[in-house]
Order: sequence, then C-alpha cells, then structure tokens
Amino acid sequence: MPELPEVETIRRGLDERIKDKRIANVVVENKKSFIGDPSLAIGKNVLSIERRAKLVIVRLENEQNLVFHLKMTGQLIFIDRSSRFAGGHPSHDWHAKLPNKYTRIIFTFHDGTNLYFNDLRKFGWCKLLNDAELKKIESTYGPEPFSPEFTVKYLQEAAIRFPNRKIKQFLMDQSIIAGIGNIYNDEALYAAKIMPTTAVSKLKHSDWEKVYKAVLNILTLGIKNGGTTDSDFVNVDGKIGGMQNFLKVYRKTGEPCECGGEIEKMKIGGRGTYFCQKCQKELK
DNA sequence: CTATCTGTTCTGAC
DNA sequence: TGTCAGAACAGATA
Repeated sequence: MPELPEVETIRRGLDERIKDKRIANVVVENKKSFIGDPSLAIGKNVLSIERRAKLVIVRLENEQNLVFHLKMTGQLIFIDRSSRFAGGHPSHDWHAKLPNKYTRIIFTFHDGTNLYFNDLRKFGWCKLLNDAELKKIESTYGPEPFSPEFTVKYLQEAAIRFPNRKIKQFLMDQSIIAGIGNIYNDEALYAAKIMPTTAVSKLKHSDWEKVYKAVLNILTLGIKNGGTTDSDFVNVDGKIGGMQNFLKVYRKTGEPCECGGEIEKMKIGGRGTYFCQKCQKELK
C-alpha cells in the first residue's frame, strides 16, 4: 500500500477537494470492499480529512467516519469536470475512464462530482465507523512519527520488549510506529547505515539517534515529493509522486551504490529487503 | 507455461 | 507470548 507519505499526500489532496461536500450516494461494486452500512454516509457533510498511520479518515457529521485502508493497490480518485486527482499506487487505469473494472466503491457528492475507490487486488477496504469505533482502531497503532511521543527514548524503550527482533521488522510494526512500510523502511536504514538484520538489542543510544533522524528525514522527503509512484507512470496533472527519484536502495538490486558497492536484496520476514553491504553495518 | 514477485496486515499454528 | 507461514487477491515479471 501507500505508506505514510503517500497517504498524507492523498489526505492533503482530498482535503482541498471534498471538504464541505455532501455525500449524495454510495454505490458498492464489490461487497467485501465496504464494511458497515454505506447508507449512514448518505446526506452527511464532509467535515475534514485526517490521517492516522496509513488510514485515510473522512470525518462526517453525526460522529460518522469513512475510514480507508488502501493496502497494496488501493486508490482514491476524485473527479470533477475540470480535474482529476489521484492517490494511491498507480496503474494504467488512471488514464482510463472511471468507473472501470477495478472500481470497488463510488461516492457521489451533491454537486455531481465523484470519488472512486479503486483496488485491483481487493485487499483494501472502506469502513463506516462511528467515533468510538474509530478511536478503538486508532488505539492499536503506535505513535505517529511526527508526534511529540515519537522520540529516541521511546524507540529505545520499545526495543526492550522485543530484543531479538530485527530492526527492519521492528520499524515496520505498526503497533510500535505508525506508517512505515517496506520502501521507507529500507531507505531509512540505508540512511542510518545500519543493516536491516541487526537485532534491536544491539543498538546503542547513538544508533537509535541515527534511526530516529533517518526515519523523520526520509518521511519528510517523501511527503515533500508527494510520495513514491512507479517509474512508468506519467501523471495526469502533476500532483503525485517524485519520491522514486530519491530512492537509494529500494528495488535497485545489482545497481551501484554511491559508495561504489552494489545494492543487494534479501528476504526479512517475507519481505524483499534492499541494502548495501558496504554502507550498512551489522551491529554486534 | 511455470514459478516467483509485489508498496499490507490479519489469523492461526507452533 | 513471540515468531512465522499462509491467506486474502490479481496481476506483472523472469
């Protein structure tokens, strides 16, 4: 799925476009993509769009919320007469007409504009939740990287609970830190010059400082560039994705590293993991 | 054609 | 408990 920077990019885009619009209709094309009662959203005004971890939260009147998790291939595409704003991992259907065969949910607003939830693999979902239900889900996530609770000290103390866990799996655990996925994880560890296989118990305070800074830097860079999109994608209106031009290791197996070494790939916890043996140290 | 890969996360078995 | 494979699904790639 899109990770924190991509979801944040979507949030900002939607905030500009659907805030204060009233939902006129919801059509669920794929039943499993929508959990809850879609009719509860009809007639409600969009108050704001928020993000928690990788969730997009559309706040509605009457303490209702449309909560989206895009997982691997989910997209939110807004269309009115003059513009298209797309968010989520791209596919060629962005250029195609909407709805199309990957459209799972269609939201129509009173002004006639539409928000499409597309999802090729159908892993993603939209849930209609009231405030209490939403709060419960939010509580399962660790701190937001850009919140005051996220500190070097927090990382160090959290690591005590899982001493044997590899740093890669630690950073990707949403209950420890919210929003980091496979791309930004590998990029952050590359920037911190630490091998993803290093057990968290091996990190000293100075190492955690490096991890902390690397995570914030890479996420900030990702947001600044509007997230990461596939290389062959040509954006319709230039709103999305320049971060792929700044990636140092992700999906670069066999390519030279800036240090003269070569980017390698291995598997950690079932996930492809990219690294430079020469730059990144296995702490012992 | 077959095998393996993919930006996620939840569940159930050990 | 912590860890791990497998599942949910539909492709693209080698």
